[in-house]
Amino acid sequence: MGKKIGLAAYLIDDPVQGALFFLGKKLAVKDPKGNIAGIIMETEAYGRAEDKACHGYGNRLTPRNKIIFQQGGITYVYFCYGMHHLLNFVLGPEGVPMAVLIRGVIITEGKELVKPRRKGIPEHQWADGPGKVTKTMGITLADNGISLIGERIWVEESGLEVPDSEIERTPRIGVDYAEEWAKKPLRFVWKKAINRLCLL
DNA sequence: CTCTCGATTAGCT
DNA sequence: GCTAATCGAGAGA
Repeated sequence: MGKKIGLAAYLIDDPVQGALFFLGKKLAVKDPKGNIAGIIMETEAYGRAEDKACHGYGNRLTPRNKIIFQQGGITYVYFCYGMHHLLNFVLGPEGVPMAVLIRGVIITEGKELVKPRRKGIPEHQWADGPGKVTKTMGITLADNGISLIGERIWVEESGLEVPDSEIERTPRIGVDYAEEWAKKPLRFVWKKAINRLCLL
C-alpha cells in the first residue's frame, strides 16, 4: 500500500493545481468485502466564487453545496441527472468554494468486487466517467462530506510519474451554461495512463 | 408549492 | 449525433 496523501495536499489554494496533483494518484475505497482502488486519470477543476460552473458560484450557500465551503480534505458527493453520484475532493481553506471532480479512474485493485456490479462492461470502461467512478467504487451520498484522510475513502501515492507533456487540457464537460467559464480549459486527462499501467 | 434543469450515461439512428 | 431516463436542488411565487 502506498503512502496516504495527507491534509496539506488538500489545503492547496488553487483548484487547477489540485486537479493536476491528483492525476496519477491512487484513489481507494474500503468496501466491507475488501478495498477497491484505481489510478485517477481524469479530473476537472472547479472553484472560487467567480467560477460560474462551480456550485459555490457567487458564494451562494445552500444545504447541498455547503460542503465545498469547508476546509479541504473531505469529499463532496452529489446526485445529478436523477441517477448519478459525482465525487469531488474539497480543496482549500474554509470559506472558499473549491473542488476537484474525479472524472476517470482505472481500477487496479478489487476487480473481483467490481465485476458483479459492472457485469458485461469491459474493464477499461468501468470508471471512464464521473458517474461510473462512483458506481464502480460503490460511492454514494452516504459518503458525502467525509474525510479523505480517513478509513473509508483516501488517496495514496501510486509511484507513477505523470509528465506535463502527457496531460491533455480541454474545456470542462457538461457546463455549457457557464458562459465564459464553459470554455476555460479546466479538464485534465492523462490518456497514457492506460498504457503505463499495462507495463506494471 | 410549482417548475426547470442538471459537473451523465446507455442505447439507438 | 440524438435523446430518454429520472429526481432532487434551487429559484421564484
